[in-house]
Amino acid sequence: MTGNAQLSKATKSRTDARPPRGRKRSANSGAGQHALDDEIGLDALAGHAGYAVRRFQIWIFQDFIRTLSAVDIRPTQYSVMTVIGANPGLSQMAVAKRLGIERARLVHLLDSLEQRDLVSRIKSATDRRSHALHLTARGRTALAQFKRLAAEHERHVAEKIGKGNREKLLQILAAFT
Amino acid sequence: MTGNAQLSKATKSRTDARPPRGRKRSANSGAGQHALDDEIGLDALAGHAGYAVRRFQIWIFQDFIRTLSAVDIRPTQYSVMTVIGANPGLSQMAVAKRLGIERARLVHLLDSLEQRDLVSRIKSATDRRSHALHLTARGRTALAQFKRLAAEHERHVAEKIGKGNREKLLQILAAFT
DNA sequence: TATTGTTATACTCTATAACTATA
DNA sequence: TATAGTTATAGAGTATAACAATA
Repeated sequence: MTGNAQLSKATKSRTDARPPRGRKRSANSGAGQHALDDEIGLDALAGHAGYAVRRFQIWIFQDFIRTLSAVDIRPTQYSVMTVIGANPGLSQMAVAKRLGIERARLVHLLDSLEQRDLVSRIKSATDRRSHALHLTARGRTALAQFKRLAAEHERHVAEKIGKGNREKLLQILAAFT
Repeated sequence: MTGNAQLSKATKSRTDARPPRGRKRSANSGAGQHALDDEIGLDALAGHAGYAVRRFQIWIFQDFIRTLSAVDIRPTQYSVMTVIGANPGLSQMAVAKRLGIERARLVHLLDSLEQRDLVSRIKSATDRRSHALHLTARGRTALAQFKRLAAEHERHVAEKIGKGNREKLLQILAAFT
C-alpha cells in the first residue's frame, strides 16, 4: 500500500464535481493540481462503510504481519492454528467452514504449517477420507508465543482507534465471526 | 468463499450424533466430531478486531458486487470513478495515493474503465509525463446509476448491522478513509 | 451418489523492480 | 536525479472444476 492510512481530514463530500474553494481548475487542466491528499474529496465514498472497512482492514493486517514478522506468521495461519489448538481433532472441512476458507486453499496452508512442524494431519480411524488436525508439541509452544505477539498487535489497534471504540467494533461485528 | 458469513445455523446433519452439551473430547479423537459449527470455539480469535473486520469486509464486498452485478462494477472501480468524478483532472499518482492503490495496479484499472468509455486519460499540457483523468459523458451518466445501486447496497449494510451501528462504524473508522 | 482431501486453473489483489519519457 | 506512467513478475487470496479414495 502506498497510501497513508492515517487521519486525512474528512474532506466534505461534494455531490457535484467542483473544486472545493473556488480554486479554478479547468476541465482540461493538467494533472497534479492537488498539492495535498487532504484536498481530494471522497464524495459518495465517505458514506460507504465498505470503503472505510477495507482501508481499516489493510491497516490492521499490515500491523499484524509486522508485529508477528519475527515468527513469520500471517493472520490466516494464526487463525487456523488457533482453532485447531482450541478444537483438536477437527477435520479440514470443519476448519475451512468455520473460518470461511476454501478447502482447496486450506490444503496449502496446512502443507506449510505441517512442513514447519506446527500442525499434524492424523488419519481418522472412523472416516478414512478425513484427517484429524492437531498441533504438534512444537506447535503448542509456538502458538503461545504467537498469541502474546497477537495481543501486542491488538494493543496497537486499541491505541489507534481507542479502547472503547475497539470494543464497540467487536460488539457490532460479532455476528460475522 | 464457501463459508456463510452469517450466523451459521448448522444445517449439517451427521450420522454421528453427539450430545450438544457434552464437551469432553479426547486429544486423539478422529476428525468430524463437531456436528455444528457453533460448537467450534474461536478461542483467542474472538477477541481480535482484525478477524471480525476481515469477515465483515468479505461479506460487505460480496454484497456490493452482487448489488452492482447488473452494471459489472466492483468496489475498487467504483471508488476510482467516484474520486475522478468529484475531482476531475487528477493525475494517476494522485488517485493512487488518495485511495491507497498501487500506481501499477491503477494502470490496469484505468485501462478497463477507458475501454468501456467511462474514463478518459488526457495528456497534461503542463507536465507531459502525467495524465489528467476525467469521466466521459457516458461515465458521468453511468456513475449516477452506480451511486444509486451503491446506496441500495448501503441499505443492506444498515439492515444487517443496524442503522445506528453502521453510523458508529463510519465514525470510528473515519480516520482511515 | 455424496463427501474429503487433493490438484489444477483462472482471476483479483498486493508488493516490487525496472524501463521510458519526461522534469 | 527524480517523478509519472507503464510493464513484468511473484505471492496471497478467491472461485471453480475435476479426480481418487472412501462413505
